[in-house]
Amino acid sequence: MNMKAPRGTQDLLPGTIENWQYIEKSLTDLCRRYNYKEVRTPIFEHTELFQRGVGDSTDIVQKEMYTFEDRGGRSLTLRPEGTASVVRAFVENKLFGLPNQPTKLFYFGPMFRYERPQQGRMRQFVQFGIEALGSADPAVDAEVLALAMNAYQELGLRSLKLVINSLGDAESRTSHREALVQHFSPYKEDLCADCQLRLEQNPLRILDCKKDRDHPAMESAPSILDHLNESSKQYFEEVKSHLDNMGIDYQVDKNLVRGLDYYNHTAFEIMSEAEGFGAITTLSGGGRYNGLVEELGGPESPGIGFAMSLERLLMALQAENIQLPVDEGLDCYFVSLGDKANKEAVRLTYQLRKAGIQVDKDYQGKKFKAQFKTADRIRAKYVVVLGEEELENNIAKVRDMATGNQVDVSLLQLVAHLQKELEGEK
RNA sequence: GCGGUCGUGGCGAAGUGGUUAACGCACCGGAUUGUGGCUCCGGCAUUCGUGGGUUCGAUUCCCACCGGUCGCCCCA
Repeated sequence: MNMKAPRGTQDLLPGTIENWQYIEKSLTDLCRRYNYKEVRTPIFEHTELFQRGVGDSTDIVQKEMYTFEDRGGRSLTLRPEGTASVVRAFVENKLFGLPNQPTKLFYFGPMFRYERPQQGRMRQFVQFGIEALGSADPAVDAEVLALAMNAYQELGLRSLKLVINSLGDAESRTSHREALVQHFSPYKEDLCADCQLRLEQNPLRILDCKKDRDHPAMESAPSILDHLNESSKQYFEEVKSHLDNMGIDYQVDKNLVRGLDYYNHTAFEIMSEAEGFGAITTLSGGGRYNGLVEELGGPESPGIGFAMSLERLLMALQAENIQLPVDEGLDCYFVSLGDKANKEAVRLTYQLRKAGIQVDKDYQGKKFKAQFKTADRIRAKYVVVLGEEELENNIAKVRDMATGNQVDVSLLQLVAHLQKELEGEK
Protein backbone atom coordinates (compact mmCIF):
# COMPACT_ATOMS: atom_id res chain seq x y z
CA MET A 1 0.00 0.00 0.00
CA ASN A 2 1.50 3.26 -1.12
CA MET A 3 -0.03 5.89 1.11
CA LYS A 4 0.37 9.55 0.40
CA ALA A 5 -0.96 12.59 2.19
CA PRO A 6 -4.21 13.70 0.54
CA ARG A 7 -3.98 16.23 -2.25
CA GLY A 8 -3.32 19.75 -1.04
CA THR A 9 -2.11 18.70 2.40
CA GLN A 10 1.41 18.53 3.73
CA ASP A 11 3.46 17.18 6.61
CA LEU A 12 5.45 19.65 8.63
CA LEU A 13 8.65 17.97 9.72
CA PRO A 14 11.58 18.68 12.00
CA GLY A 15 13.76 21.18 10.21
CA THR A 16 10.86 23.41 9.22
CA ILE A 17 8.50 22.94 12.14
CA GLU A 18 10.89 25.05 14.22
CA ASN A 19 10.01 28.02 12.03
CA TRP A 20 6.32 27.44 12.64
CA GLN A 21 6.87 27.25 16.36
CA TYR A 22 8.88 30.44 16.27
CA ILE A 23 6.19 32.26 14.32
CA GLU A 24 3.44 31.06 16.63
CA LYS A 25 5.43 32.25 19.61
CA SER A 26 6.11 35.61 18.01
CA LEU A 27 2.45 36.15 17.10
CA THR A 28 1.26 35.05 20.51
CA ASP A 29 3.51 37.58 22.15
CA LEU A 30 2.31 40.27 19.76
CA CYS A 31 -1.27 39.50 20.79
CA ARG A 32 -0.32 39.68 24.44
CA ARG A 33 0.89 43.24 23.93
CA TYR A 34 -2.26 44.25 22.04
CA ASN A 35 -4.33 42.41 24.68
CA TYR A 36 -5.93 39.84 22.42
CA LYS A 37 -6.72 36.51 24.12
CA GLU A 38 -6.49 33.14 22.47
CA VAL A 39 -9.62 31.21 21.56
CA ARG A 40 -9.82 27.66 20.23
CA THR A 41 -12.96 26.61 18.46
CA PRO A 42 -13.87 23.28 16.82
CA ILE A 43 -12.37 22.40 13.49
CA PHE A 44 -15.82 21.52 12.14
CA GLU A 45 -19.13 23.29 12.59
CA HIS A 46 -22.70 22.96 11.44
CA THR A 47 -22.73 23.65 7.71
CA GLU A 48 -25.39 26.26 8.22
CA LEU A 49 -23.01 28.43 10.24
CA PHE A 50 -20.84 29.02 7.20
CA GLN A 51 -23.75 29.36 4.81
CA ARG A 52 -25.14 32.14 6.96
CA GLY A 53 -21.88 33.56 8.27
CA VAL A 54 -19.71 33.52 5.17
CA GLY A 55 -22.55 33.97 2.71
CA ASP A 56 -24.34 31.76 0.21
CA SER A 57 -23.17 33.72 -2.80
CA THR A 58 -19.47 33.31 -2.01
CA ASP A 59 -17.16 30.93 -3.84
CA ILE A 60 -16.26 29.42 -0.49
CA VAL A 61 -19.78 28.26 0.20
CA GLN A 62 -20.72 27.49 -3.38
CA LYS A 63 -17.81 25.29 -4.32
CA GLU A 64 -15.05 25.02 -1.77
CA MET A 65 -16.46 23.52 1.40
CA TYR A 66 -15.58 20.13 2.84
CA THR A 67 -19.07 19.14 3.87
CA PHE A 68 -20.04 15.73 5.21
CA GLU A 69 -22.83 14.03 7.07
CA ASP A 70 -22.05 12.47 10.41
CA ARG A 71 -23.53 9.25 11.71
CA GLY A 72 -26.37 11.16 13.27
CA GLY A 73 -27.38 12.66 9.94
CA ARG A 74 -26.12 16.17 10.73
CA SER A 75 -24.52 18.21 7.98
CA LEU A 76 -21.11 19.34 9.18
CA THR A 77 -18.35 21.28 7.44
CA LEU A 78 -14.61 21.52 7.99
CA ARG A 79 -14.14 25.22 8.68
CA PRO A 80 -13.08 27.21 5.61
CA GLU A 81 -12.22 30.30 7.69
CA GLY A 82 -12.17 31.41 11.29
CA THR A 83 -14.45 34.38 11.73
CA ALA A 84 -17.80 32.57 11.63
CA SER A 85 -16.67 30.14 14.33
CA VAL A 86 -15.29 32.84 16.59
CA VAL A 87 -18.45 34.90 16.30
CA ARG A 88 -20.52 31.80 17.01
CA ALA A 89 -18.45 31.15 20.13
CA PHE A 90 -18.78 34.80 21.15
CA VAL A 91 -22.54 34.59 20.94
CA GLU A 92 -22.94 31.11 22.39
CA ASN A 93 -20.72 31.81 25.40
CA LYS A 94 -22.10 35.32 25.86
CA LEU A 95 -18.69 36.91 25.86
CA PHE A 96 -20.41 40.24 25.19
CA GLY A 97 -21.39 40.21 28.85
CA LEU A 98 -17.83 40.22 30.17
CA PRO A 99 -16.46 43.44 31.64
CA ASN A 100 -13.57 43.85 29.24
CA GLN A 101 -15.12 45.13 25.98
CA PRO A 102 -14.54 45.04 23.10
CA THR A 103 -13.87 41.32 23.18
CA LYS A 104 -10.49 40.85 21.53
CA LEU A 105 -9.61 37.34 20.43
CA PHE A 106 -7.00 35.56 18.35
CA TYR A 107 -6.71 32.05 16.98
CA PHE A 108 -4.41 29.70 15.12
CA GLY A 109 -5.45 26.64 13.28
CA PRO A 110 -6.04 24.66 10.14
CA MET A 111 -8.68 25.76 7.64
CA PHE A 112 -10.01 23.67 4.75
CA ARG A 113 -11.04 24.63 1.25
CA TYR A 114 -11.55 22.34 -1.69
CA GLU A 115 -9.57 24.05 -4.43
CA ARG A 116 -6.98 23.15 -7.03
CA PRO A 117 -3.74 23.33 -5.07
CA GLN A 118 -0.78 25.40 -6.13
CA GLN A 119 2.08 27.13 -4.40
CA GLY A 120 0.58 29.11 -1.53
CA ARG A 121 -2.81 27.52 -1.84
CA MET A 122 -3.45 24.31 0.05
CA ARG A 123 -6.61 22.40 0.79
CA GLN A 124 -5.58 22.36 4.42
CA PHE A 125 -3.78 25.50 5.45
CA VAL A 126 -3.08 27.31 8.69
CA GLN A 127 -4.40 30.70 9.55
CA PHE A 128 -3.66 33.11 12.33
CA GLY A 129 -6.41 35.63 12.85
CA ILE A 130 -7.86 38.13 15.26
CA GLU A 131 -11.35 39.49 15.90
CA ALA A 132 -12.40 42.56 17.89
CA LEU A 133 -16.08 42.40 18.77
CA GLY A 134 -18.25 45.04 20.34
CA SER A 135 -16.84 48.38 19.24
CA ALA A 136 -17.50 50.64 16.26
CA ASP A 137 -14.61 52.95 17.05
CA PRO A 138 -12.48 53.65 13.96
CA ALA A 139 -9.48 53.40 16.28
CA VAL A 140 -10.19 49.67 16.57
CA ASP A 141 -9.95 49.37 12.79
CA ALA A 142 -6.59 51.11 13.01
CA GLU A 143 -5.51 48.80 15.82
CA VAL A 144 -6.33 45.70 13.81
CA LEU A 145 -4.44 47.01 10.79
CA ALA A 146 -1.53 47.98 12.99
CA LEU A 147 -1.35 44.53 14.56
CA ALA A 148 -1.47 42.89 11.14
CA MET A 149 1.39 44.98 9.78
CA ASN A 150 3.28 44.65 13.03
CA ALA A 151 3.10 40.87 12.83
CA TYR A 152 4.97 40.82 9.53
CA GLN A 153 7.41 43.55 10.42
CA GLU A 154 8.52 41.85 13.62
CA LEU A 155 9.45 38.76 11.67
CA GLY A 156 11.61 40.92 9.42
CA LEU A 157 9.46 41.39 6.31
CA ARG A 158 9.94 44.66 4.48
CA SER A 159 8.35 44.39 1.04
CA LEU A 160 4.78 44.84 2.16
CA LYS A 161 1.84 46.75 0.78
CA LEU A 162 -1.24 47.61 2.82
CA VAL A 163 -4.28 48.27 0.66
CA ILE A 164 -7.51 49.57 2.15
CA ASN A 165 -10.95 50.50 0.98
CA SER A 166 -14.34 51.24 2.43
CA LEU A 167 -17.41 49.28 1.44
CA GLY A 168 -19.65 51.60 3.43
CA ASP A 169 -22.67 50.75 5.50
CA ALA A 170 -25.84 49.00 4.30
CA GLU A 171 -27.37 52.17 2.89
CA SER A 172 -24.23 53.08 0.96
CA ARG A 173 -23.90 49.57 -0.38
CA THR A 174 -27.48 49.48 -1.58
CA SER A 175 -27.07 52.78 -3.37
CA HIS A 176 -23.82 51.66 -4.92
CA ARG A 177 -25.26 48.32 -5.92
CA GLU A 178 -28.10 49.99 -7.78
CA ALA A 179 -25.67 52.29 -9.54
CA LEU A 180 -23.54 49.33 -10.58
CA VAL A 181 -26.45 47.39 -11.99
CA GLN A 182 -27.55 50.45 -13.89
CA HIS A 183 -24.06 51.08 -15.17
CA PHE A 184 -23.23 47.56 -16.31
CA SER A 185 -26.61 46.35 -17.56
CA PRO A 186 -26.24 47.93 -21.02
CA TYR A 187 -22.94 46.06 -21.42
CA LYS A 188 -24.18 42.78 -20.05
CA GLU A 189 -23.50 40.89 -23.28
CA ASP A 190 -19.87 42.05 -23.30
CA LEU A 191 -19.09 40.80 -19.81
CA CYS A 192 -17.64 37.41 -19.00
CA ALA A 193 -19.99 34.65 -17.95
CA ASP A 194 -19.06 35.03 -14.31
CA CYS A 195 -19.74 38.73 -14.33
CA GLN A 196 -23.12 38.29 -15.97
CA LEU A 197 -24.03 36.20 -12.97
CA ARG A 198 -22.42 38.66 -10.60
CA LEU A 199 -24.54 41.41 -12.05
CA GLU A 200 -27.52 39.73 -10.44
CA GLN A 201 -25.96 38.23 -7.33
CA ASN A 202 -23.15 40.49 -6.24
CA PRO A 203 -22.39 43.31 -8.69
CA LEU A 204 -19.69 44.62 -6.38
CA ARG A 205 -17.43 41.77 -7.36
CA ILE A 206 -17.48 42.74 -11.04
CA LEU A 207 -15.06 45.45 -10.01
CA ASP A 208 -12.21 43.09 -9.28
CA CYS A 209 -12.81 40.74 -12.16
CA LYS A 210 -9.51 40.10 -13.94
CA LYS A 211 -11.09 39.17 -17.25
CA ASP A 212 -13.17 42.29 -17.72
CA ARG A 213 -10.53 44.52 -16.27
CA ASP A 214 -9.93 46.30 -19.56
CA HIS A 215 -13.56 46.75 -20.51
CA PRO A 216 -14.27 50.45 -21.17
CA ALA A 217 -17.21 50.36 -18.80
CA MET A 218 -14.84 49.43 -15.99
CA GLU A 219 -13.01 52.72 -16.00
CA SER A 220 -16.20 54.73 -15.70
CA ALA A 221 -17.86 52.36 -13.22
CA PRO A 222 -19.37 54.01 -10.19
CA SER A 223 -16.97 53.86 -7.25
CA ILE A 224 -18.17 52.81 -3.84
CA LEU A 225 -16.30 55.78 -2.48
CA ASP A 226 -18.67 58.10 -4.38
CA HIS A 227 -21.66 56.37 -2.88
CA LEU A 228 -20.66 56.46 0.75
CA ASN A 229 -23.19 58.31 2.82
CA GLU A 230 -22.02 60.97 5.26
CA SER A 231 -21.48 58.70 8.23
CA SER A 232 -19.68 56.04 6.18
CA LYS A 233 -17.51 58.66 4.60
CA GLN A 234 -16.65 60.12 7.94
CA TYR A 235 -15.90 56.70 9.36
CA PHE A 236 -13.44 55.96 6.58
CA GLU A 237 -11.81 59.37 7.03
CA GLU A 238 -11.30 58.68 10.70
CA VAL A 239 -9.73 55.29 10.06
CA LYS A 240 -7.31 56.87 7.59
CA SER A 241 -6.61 59.72 9.96
CA HIS A 242 -5.61 57.24 12.67
CA LEU A 243 -3.34 55.41 10.27
CA ASP A 244 -1.71 58.67 9.20
CA ASN A 245 -1.29 59.68 12.80
CA MET A 246 0.30 56.32 13.66
CA GLY A 247 2.66 56.54 10.71
CA ILE A 248 1.31 53.47 8.94
CA ASP A 249 1.62 53.57 5.15
CA TYR A 250 -1.30 52.42 3.02
CA GLN A 251 -2.88 52.78 -0.38
CA VAL A 252 -6.57 53.22 -1.06
CA ASP A 253 -7.84 50.90 -3.77
CA LYS A 254 -11.45 51.59 -4.67
CA ASN A 255 -11.70 48.23 -6.43
CA LEU A 256 -10.75 46.19 -3.39
CA VAL A 257 -13.99 44.42 -2.53
CA ARG A 258 -13.10 41.12 -0.81
CA GLY A 259 -14.89 37.90 -1.46
CA LEU A 260 -16.89 37.38 1.71
CA ASP A 261 -20.42 38.70 2.09
CA TYR A 262 -20.15 39.91 5.63
CA TYR A 263 -17.78 42.81 5.09
CA ASN A 264 -18.75 46.48 5.33
CA HIS A 265 -16.90 49.71 6.01
CA THR A 266 -13.17 48.99 6.25
CA ALA A 267 -11.77 46.26 4.01
CA PHE A 268 -8.06 45.60 3.58
CA GLU A 269 -5.39 43.29 2.25
CA ILE A 270 -1.70 42.99 2.88
CA MET A 271 0.38 41.88 -0.05
CA SER A 272 3.98 40.93 -0.54
CA GLU A 273 5.93 42.86 -3.13
CA ALA A 274 8.97 40.61 -2.88
CA GLU A 275 10.50 39.28 -6.07
CA GLY A 276 9.84 35.69 -6.90
CA PHE A 277 6.28 35.55 -5.69
CA GLY A 278 3.92 33.75 -8.03
CA ALA A 279 0.39 34.67 -8.93
CA ILE A 280 -0.67 34.72 -5.32
CA THR A 281 0.63 37.71 -3.44
CA THR A 282 -2.04 38.24 -0.82
CA LEU A 283 -0.63 37.51 2.61
CA SER A 284 -3.68 38.41 4.62
CA GLY A 285 -7.04 40.04 4.40
CA GLY A 286 -9.80 41.28 6.60
CA GLY A 287 -12.33 43.92 7.32
CA ARG A 288 -15.22 45.12 9.37
CA TYR A 289 -18.38 43.07 9.67
CA ASN A 290 -20.99 45.04 11.55
CA GLY A 291 -24.16 42.97 11.56
CA LEU A 292 -22.59 39.52 11.49
CA VAL A 293 -23.04 38.96 15.22
CA GLU A 294 -26.76 39.72 14.91
CA GLU A 295 -26.98 37.53 11.82
CA LEU A 296 -25.73 34.69 13.99
CA GLY A 297 -28.19 35.36 16.79
CA GLY A 298 -26.26 37.70 19.07
CA PRO A 299 -26.88 41.23 20.26
CA GLU A 300 -25.81 44.18 18.15
CA SER A 301 -22.02 43.99 18.27
CA PRO A 302 -19.96 45.56 15.51
CA GLY A 303 -16.84 43.57 14.70
CA ILE A 304 -13.64 43.67 12.72
CA GLY A 305 -10.89 41.15 12.13
CA PHE A 306 -8.37 39.71 9.75
CA ALA A 307 -6.64 36.44 8.97
CA MET A 308 -3.25 35.56 7.58
CA SER A 309 -1.99 32.37 6.06
CA LEU A 310 1.10 31.01 7.77
CA GLU A 311 2.07 29.11 4.62
CA ARG A 312 2.18 32.38 2.70
CA LEU A 313 4.01 34.07 5.53
CA LEU A 314 6.69 31.39 5.28
CA MET A 315 6.83 31.96 1.51
CA ALA A 316 7.27 35.69 2.06
CA LEU A 317 10.10 35.08 4.51
CA GLN A 318 11.80 32.85 1.99
CA ALA A 319 11.25 35.37 -0.81
CA GLU A 320 12.95 38.03 1.30
CA ASN A 321 15.66 35.60 2.33
CA ILE A 322 14.95 35.91 6.03
CA GLN A 323 16.29 33.28 8.40
CA LEU A 324 14.38 33.01 11.66
CA PRO A 325 16.62 32.61 14.71
CA VAL A 326 15.82 29.01 15.48
CA ASP A 327 18.27 26.80 17.33
CA GLU A 328 18.35 23.22 16.16
CA GLY A 329 21.39 22.19 18.16
CA LEU A 330 21.58 20.03 21.26
CA ASP A 331 23.07 20.82 24.67
CA CYS A 332 24.76 17.52 25.27
CA TYR A 333 25.43 14.13 23.65
CA PHE A 334 26.59 11.03 25.50
CA VAL A 335 29.34 8.87 24.04
CA SER A 336 29.73 5.62 25.91
CA LEU A 337 31.70 2.45 25.33
CA GLY A 338 31.14 -0.98 26.81
CA ASP A 339 28.10 -2.60 28.41
CA LYS A 340 28.66 -1.27 31.89
CA ALA A 341 29.37 2.27 30.76
CA ASN A 342 26.39 2.12 28.46
CA LYS A 343 24.10 1.20 31.26
CA GLU A 344 25.47 3.97 33.41
CA ALA A 345 25.02 6.39 30.50
CA VAL A 346 21.33 5.54 30.38
CA ARG A 347 21.04 6.40 34.06
CA LEU A 348 23.04 9.60 33.73
CA THR A 349 21.11 10.93 30.74
CA TYR A 350 17.98 10.48 32.82
CA GLN A 351 19.58 12.47 35.64
CA LEU A 352 20.64 15.25 33.28
CA ARG A 353 17.25 15.47 31.66
CA LYS A 354 15.54 15.73 35.02
CA ALA A 355 17.91 18.55 35.83
CA GLY A 356 16.73 20.45 32.77
CA ILE A 357 19.55 19.67 30.38
CA GLN A 358 18.81 18.71 26.80
CA VAL A 359 20.68 15.48 26.23
CA ASP A 360 20.68 12.45 23.95
CA LYS A 361 22.76 9.33 23.43
CA ASP A 362 23.36 6.62 20.88
CA TYR A 363 20.85 3.81 20.51
CA GLN A 364 22.18 2.34 17.28
CA GLY A 365 25.10 0.44 18.82
CA LYS A 366 27.54 2.66 16.98
CA LYS A 367 31.27 2.56 17.41
CA PHE A 368 33.01 5.20 19.46
CA LYS A 369 34.10 7.28 16.49
CA ALA A 370 30.71 7.08 14.85
CA GLN A 371 29.08 8.28 18.04
CA PHE A 372 31.36 11.29 18.00
CA LYS A 373 30.55 11.96 14.40
CA THR A 374 26.85 11.91 15.23
CA ALA A 375 27.41 14.37 18.07
CA ASP A 376 29.12 16.69 15.62
CA ARG A 377 26.45 16.31 12.96
CA ILE A 378 23.58 17.11 15.27
CA ARG A 379 25.54 20.05 16.61
CA ALA A 380 25.86 19.02 20.24
CA LYS A 381 27.45 21.74 22.36
CA TYR A 382 29.05 19.24 24.76
CA VAL A 383 29.96 15.59 24.56
CA VAL A 384 30.20 13.47 27.69
CA VAL A 385 32.58 10.53 27.23
CA LEU A 386 32.07 7.54 29.47
CA GLY A 387 34.18 4.42 28.93
CA GLU A 388 35.31 1.55 31.15
CA GLU A 389 38.31 3.52 32.33
CA GLU A 390 36.26 6.58 33.29
CA LEU A 391 33.69 4.40 35.01
CA GLU A 392 36.36 2.80 37.20
CA ASN A 393 37.47 6.25 38.35
CA ASN A 394 33.91 7.56 38.71
CA ILE A 395 34.51 10.35 36.23
CA ALA A 396 33.45 11.35 32.75
CA LYS A 397 35.23 13.44 30.19
CA VAL A 398 33.30 16.52 29.17
CA ARG A 399 34.29 17.99 25.84
CA ASP A 400 33.34 21.43 24.61
CA MET A 401 32.71 20.77 20.94
CA ALA A 402 33.24 24.36 19.88
CA THR A 403 36.68 24.77 21.44
CA GLY A 404 37.82 21.17 21.75
CA ASN A 405 38.63 21.68 25.43
CA GLN A 406 38.10 18.55 27.45
CA VAL A 407 38.05 18.10 31.23
CA ASP A 408 37.57 15.25 33.70
CA VAL A 409 34.46 15.67 35.83
CA SER A 410 33.38 13.53 38.76
CA LEU A 411 30.13 11.73 38.00
CA LEU A 412 28.66 13.29 41.11
CA GLN A 413 29.49 16.74 39.76
CA LEU A 414 28.32 16.08 36.21
CA VAL A 415 24.91 17.75 36.46
CA ALA A 416 26.27 20.80 38.22
CA HIS A 417 29.20 21.09 35.84
CA LEU A 418 27.05 21.00 32.70
CA GLN A 419 24.51 23.37 34.15
CA LYS A 420 27.27 25.84 34.86
CA GLU A 421 28.86 25.46 31.43
CA LEU A 422 25.54 25.85 29.64
CA GLU A 423 24.66 28.85 31.74
CA GLY A 424 27.84 30.49 30.54
CA GLU A 425 26.75 29.97 26.93
CA LYS A 426 23.69 32.11 27.33
C1' G B 1 -13.45 23.45 -12.31
C1' C B 2 -10.15 24.87 -17.08
C1' G B 3 -5.23 25.02 -19.69
C1' G B 4 0.33 24.18 -19.88
C1' U B 5 4.27 21.31 -17.86
C1' C B 6 6.54 17.52 -14.99
C1' G B 7 6.91 12.59 -11.95
C1' U B 8 14.01 7.82 -11.97
C1' G B 9 17.20 5.79 -4.62
C1' G B 10 16.47 10.06 1.53
C1' C B 11 17.73 14.60 -1.83
C1' G B 12 19.58 16.54 -6.64
C1' A B 13 20.02 14.52 -11.30
C1' A B 14 21.78 11.39 -16.19
C1' G B 15 19.93 7.65 -19.33
C1' U B 16 18.07 3.77 -23.03
C1' G B 17 12.58 -0.34 -26.90
C1' G B 18 16.40 -5.56 -24.62
C1' U B 19 18.70 -7.02 -18.14
C1' U B 20 24.97 -4.35 -14.58
C1' A B 21 19.58 1.97 -14.24
C1' A B 22 25.36 6.58 -14.61
C1' C B 23 26.97 10.47 -11.33
C1' G B 24 26.85 13.98 -7.06
C1' C B 25 25.15 14.85 -1.98
C1' A B 26 23.35 12.43 2.29
C1' C B 27 23.37 7.93 5.11
C1' C B 28 25.82 3.17 6.97
C1' G B 29 30.37 0.23 7.50
C1' G B 30 35.76 -0.33 7.10
C1' A B 31 41.02 1.49 6.64
C1' U B 32 41.97 3.82 12.34
C1' U B 33 39.47 -1.69 19.89
C1' G B 34 38.44 5.34 22.53
C1' U B 35 37.57 11.65 20.03
C1' G B 36 34.47 15.49 15.47
C1' G B 37 37.89 17.12 9.61
C1' C B 38 40.30 15.15 5.13
C1' U B 39 41.49 10.89 2.10
C1' C B 40 40.72 5.97 0.34
C1' C B 41 37.68 1.43 0.04
C1' G B 42 32.92 -0.82 0.35
C1' G B 43 27.38 -0.81 1.05
C1' C B 44 22.83 1.61 -0.37
C1' A B 45 16.68 1.52 -6.78
C1' U B 46 13.62 -6.22 -6.95
C1' U B 47 6.83 -0.40 -7.64
C1' C B 48 12.23 3.95 -12.79
C1' G B 49 4.30 7.93 -9.68
C1' U B 50 -0.08 3.97 -10.25
C1' G B 51 -2.88 0.87 -13.50
C1' G B 52 -3.78 -0.78 -18.29
C1' G B 53 -2.22 -1.29 -23.61
C1' U B 54 1.34 -1.97 -27.90
C1' U B 55 5.66 -5.41 -28.25
C1' C B 56 9.26 -11.45 -28.36
C1' G B 57 10.75 -7.66 -24.65
C1' A B 58 8.74 -1.23 -21.81
C1' U B 59 11.81 2.83 -16.99
C1' U B 60 11.90 4.26 -22.31
C1' C B 61 6.04 4.28 -27.01
C1' C B 62 0.34 4.95 -26.23
C1' C B 63 -3.98 5.69 -22.87
C1' A B 64 -6.17 6.52 -18.22
C1' C B 65 -5.65 7.77 -13.28
C1' C B 66 -2.90 9.90 -9.09
C1' G B 67 0.37 13.69 -7.47
C1' G B 68 3.63 18.12 -7.94
C1' U B 69 4.23 22.73 -10.40
C1' C B 70 2.86 27.18 -13.39
C1' G B 71 -1.20 30.11 -15.17
C1' C B 72 -6.82 31.05 -15.04
C1' C B 73 -11.01 31.42 -11.59
C1' C B 74 -10.91 32.76 -6.57
C1' C B 75 -8.73 33.59 -2.20
C1' A B 76 -5.38 33.17 2.94
